[in-house]
Amino acid sequence: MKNTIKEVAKQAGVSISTVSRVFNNTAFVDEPTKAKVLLAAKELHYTPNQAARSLTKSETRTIGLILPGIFGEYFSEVLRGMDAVASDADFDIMISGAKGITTKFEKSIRAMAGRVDGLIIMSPILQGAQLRELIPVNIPTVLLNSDEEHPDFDTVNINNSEGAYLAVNHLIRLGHRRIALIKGSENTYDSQQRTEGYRKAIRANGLDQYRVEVNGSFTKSSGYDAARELLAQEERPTAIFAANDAMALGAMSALQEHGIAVPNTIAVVGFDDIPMSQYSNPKLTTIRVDLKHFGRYAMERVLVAVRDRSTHKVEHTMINVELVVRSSCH
Amino acid sequence: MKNTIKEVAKQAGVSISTVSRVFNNTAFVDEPTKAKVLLAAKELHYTPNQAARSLTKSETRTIGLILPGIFGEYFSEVLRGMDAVASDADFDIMISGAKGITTKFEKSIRAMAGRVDGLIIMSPILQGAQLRELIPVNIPTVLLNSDEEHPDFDTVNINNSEGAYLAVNHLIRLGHRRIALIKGSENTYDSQQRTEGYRKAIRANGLDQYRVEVNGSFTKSSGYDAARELLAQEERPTAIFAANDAMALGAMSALQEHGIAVPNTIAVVGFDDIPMSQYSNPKLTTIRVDLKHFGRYAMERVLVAVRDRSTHKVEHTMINVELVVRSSCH
DNA sequence: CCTTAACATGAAAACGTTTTCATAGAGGAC
DNA sequence: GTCCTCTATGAAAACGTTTTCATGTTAAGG
Repeated sequence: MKNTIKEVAKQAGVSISTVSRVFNNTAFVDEPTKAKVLLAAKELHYTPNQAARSLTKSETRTIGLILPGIFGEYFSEVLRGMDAVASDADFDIMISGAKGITTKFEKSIRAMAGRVDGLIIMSPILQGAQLRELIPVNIPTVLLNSDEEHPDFDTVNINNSEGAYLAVNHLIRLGHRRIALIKGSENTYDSQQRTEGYRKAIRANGLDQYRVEVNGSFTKSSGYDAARELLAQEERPTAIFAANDAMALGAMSALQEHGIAVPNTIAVVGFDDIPMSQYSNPKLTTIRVDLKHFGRYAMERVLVAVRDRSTHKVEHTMINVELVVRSSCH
Repeated sequence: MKNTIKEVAKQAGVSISTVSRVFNNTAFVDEPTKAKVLLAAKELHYTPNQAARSLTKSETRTIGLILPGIFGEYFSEVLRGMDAVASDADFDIMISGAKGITTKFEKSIRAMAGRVDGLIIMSPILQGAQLRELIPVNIPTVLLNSDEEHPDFDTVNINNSEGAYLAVNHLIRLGHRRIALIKGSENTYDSQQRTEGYRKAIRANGLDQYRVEVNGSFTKSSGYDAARELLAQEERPTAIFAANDAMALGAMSALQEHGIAVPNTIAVVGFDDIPMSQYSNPKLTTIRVDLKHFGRYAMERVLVAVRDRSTHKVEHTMINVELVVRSSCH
C-alpha cells in the first residue's frame, strides 16, 4: 500500500538511484528510461517520502512558527506576510500554538527539531535566558515581540511604547484630560510596553491625577467588558486608549449599546490598524503597524539566516509605527 | 555542532539503544544510567531529530492542512477549532496555503507526503476526480467545502444553500422585495451554493423580476466595492444579502459613508457569524455557522481515520446553520 | 544450589531517501 | 587504434532514529 522508491525502481526495471535522479533531475538520464520511471511512479501513485528526504539532505524547506495564538486579524495579517515570502522561496510553514505555557512551549520546540530549517518565535511571556535554554543551538531563530536585544537571536519588534505615546498624545492635543487605558494581557512584553507609553504621555502632560487603567486581554470581548467597567465608574473618561484594535472595537460596541456617542461623548483610539479598523462605524483612529510587513520581514530574516548559517550576524530590528487619524475621536 | 543520539551515548558511556529508551521511556533503565543520559543530553543540548524518528516509526503526529487561504476571521475560527483538538491529541499542524492554483496545490500535497499522518483539505475549486488523482492513496484525508459525497474521502460541509435560503427568506418576510446578492468568489463551491440558495428563495417568492446579483470575492473590500456598485444603479435595493460576513461588513461601511442608514434605508444580512459580527455597528444579522465546531469536527474525523486506518469508513457530514437576528435589518 | 523470571543493556537491522564512487559504452580527437 | 570525455547507470554508504534479538545480571522460589 505504501509505495517507496524501491517499488518504483523494480516496476521500471531500474535502480533506485535512477529513480531518485529523475525525481530530482540531478543528473543525465536517458529519455526513454525517464519515461519508464515516470510511468511506474504514476501507476503506483508514488510520492517521495519527505521525512526520509530531509534526513539525508538535512534540509526541510520548512520554517517553524511558534506563536502565542494564531487567531484574530492580528495574527492573520502577520501570517499572511510570512506565508507570502515563504511561499515565494518555496518553503512550507509548520505552526504550533504555544499558549504561553512553558511546558507546551518546550514541547513545541522539540516537535520542530529536525523538521524545520528555521524558527520564528513569538513568545511575549518567556524572555531572554529562559528562551536561550529552550531553543536548540544549531537552528536559526528569530524572536518576535520579545527581548529587544537578545545577543544570540535575531529579533524584530514593534515600537510599542512610541506608538502608545503617539496615541495618547493625540488625545491630549484634542483636549482630553481623563483618558482611560484598556491594557493588554498581563505579563506580555508588548502589553507592558504599550502601558508604559501610555503612562509616559500621561506623566509628560501632568495628567497623573486623571490616570485610569483597566485590564483586558487583547480580545474584543475583553475590550467590551473593560468599557462597561469604565462606564460603571463614578467619573467617566472622555477618551479611551485600547492597547489593541480588537479591544477598541469591543469597547466601541459596549459604548454604543449604552447609547454613548463615539467620538462625541467618548473618543476611542486603538493600536495595530487591523483591516477591520477602516470598516468599523465609526472608523477607528489607531496606531498603524504594518503587520504584513512585520511578518514578511521576520520570514525574510530567518530565510537569510538559514541560507548563510555560518556568516549570518545577529540583527535587531524595530518596526516603526504611525498615527492614523480616522473618525473615532476628536 | 549538530548533536545526535550517538554523541549523547558516547558522552554518557552507554549505547544508543539506552539513550533511545530513556527518551521514550519504553523499557526499564537503571536510575543512575538514566541520570547520566539525561545529563549528557542536557549538556549537549540534544533534541531528538523528528524526521529520523518519523521515518522509523512511520508516524509523525502531525496533520497537514491545505487551505485556499488562512486569513481573516473565518479561517481563524476554523483553525482555532482544529488547533484545539489537535493539541489535545498531541498532534501538530502543518499548513500550506494552496491559493487555488492547481500546480501549487499539487506541490503542497507532495510537500506533505511522509511528514503528516493525515490531511485536511479545503479546496473549494478543485473537485472530485481531480482531487482523487492528486491525493496519495494511503493517507487519511477529509475534504472541506467540496464534493459532498466523494466516495473515497470523508467530507464535511456547511449547509450553504439552506443558509442562504433562510437569510433571503427572512428579508422577504420583513417585506423586502428588491434584495441584492453580493456573491462570493467565482468558481468556489460554497459561493455557488450560497448563490443557489438565494435564487431559490427569490424564485419561490416570485421575485425574479427584482433579482440583482453583483460580484465579490469574500473580502471586506470586495463587499465595500459591491455596495458602491449597487448604490450606483438607477434602482437601489432595499436589502442586501452578502455571501459572507466580511463582505456584509464592507458593504455596511460603504453604505454608511454614503449616509445611508442601516437598517432603515437598506437592510443587510451576512453569512458565517464571524466574531466581529456581534460587535459591528449595527450588529449584523447573519447565518450562524459554528466555525469552531466545523474545524474541530474535521480534525476529529481525520484523527479517528488516522487511528483506525483499516476499519475506518468514509462518512459525509453536513454542518447545520441557523439564522441569528441582530440589528442590521428590519 | 538450581531454575526461572524480571530487569538492564548492547548490536544490528530497518525506515526511505540522496549521493559518492565505480563501471561501462559511445563517440571524437589525435 | 588508443585515449579522453561525455553520457548513463548501478552498488553501497550515510542520514538519525526505533526496535528486535541476544545476552547478561540479579533476585526469588523451590
